[in-house]
Amino acid sequence: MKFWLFKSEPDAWSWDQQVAKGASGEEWTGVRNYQARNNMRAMQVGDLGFFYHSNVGKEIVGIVEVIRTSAPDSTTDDPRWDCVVIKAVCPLRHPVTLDTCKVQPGLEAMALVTNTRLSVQPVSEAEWRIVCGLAGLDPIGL
DNA sequence: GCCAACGTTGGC
DNA sequence: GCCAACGTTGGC
Repeated sequence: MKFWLFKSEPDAWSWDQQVAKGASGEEWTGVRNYQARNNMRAMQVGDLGFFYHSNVGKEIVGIVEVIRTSAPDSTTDDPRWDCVVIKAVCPLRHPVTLDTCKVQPGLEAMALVTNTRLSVQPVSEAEWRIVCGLAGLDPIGL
């Protein structure tokens, strides 16, 4: 079981849209970056992730679960790109903003803070625990 | 809307 | 294989 973070501009794909997809989830299409793709290739069914709203909101708003391992991205014919399928698990009771993460002890090395342009990133177990705490949730998956 | 950071492309 | 040009992301 590993932890991840998925970024999306809410204008393009929001948490509410993700929730509306229900248990069938949604393909995380459109990633055209090797590092982000490699992170998706490393995912297993059952892995959990944060859902982050970039640009608008700049906050972690929900938790998602990987329900299919990486497979060809249906939005391109380019065989280099593939993606997982994720479903919404639950919203955060309190969204956790980027600003909060920046000043929160223990999150200094979080990719969200140090690697702003990476759209799919790993989250350590310690980071997962801290963010869940800030969100007002019992740590899920631990 | 600007721009810094950074990833990718392609000429050489 | 280097690096300049270019494109994109995402914070501000």
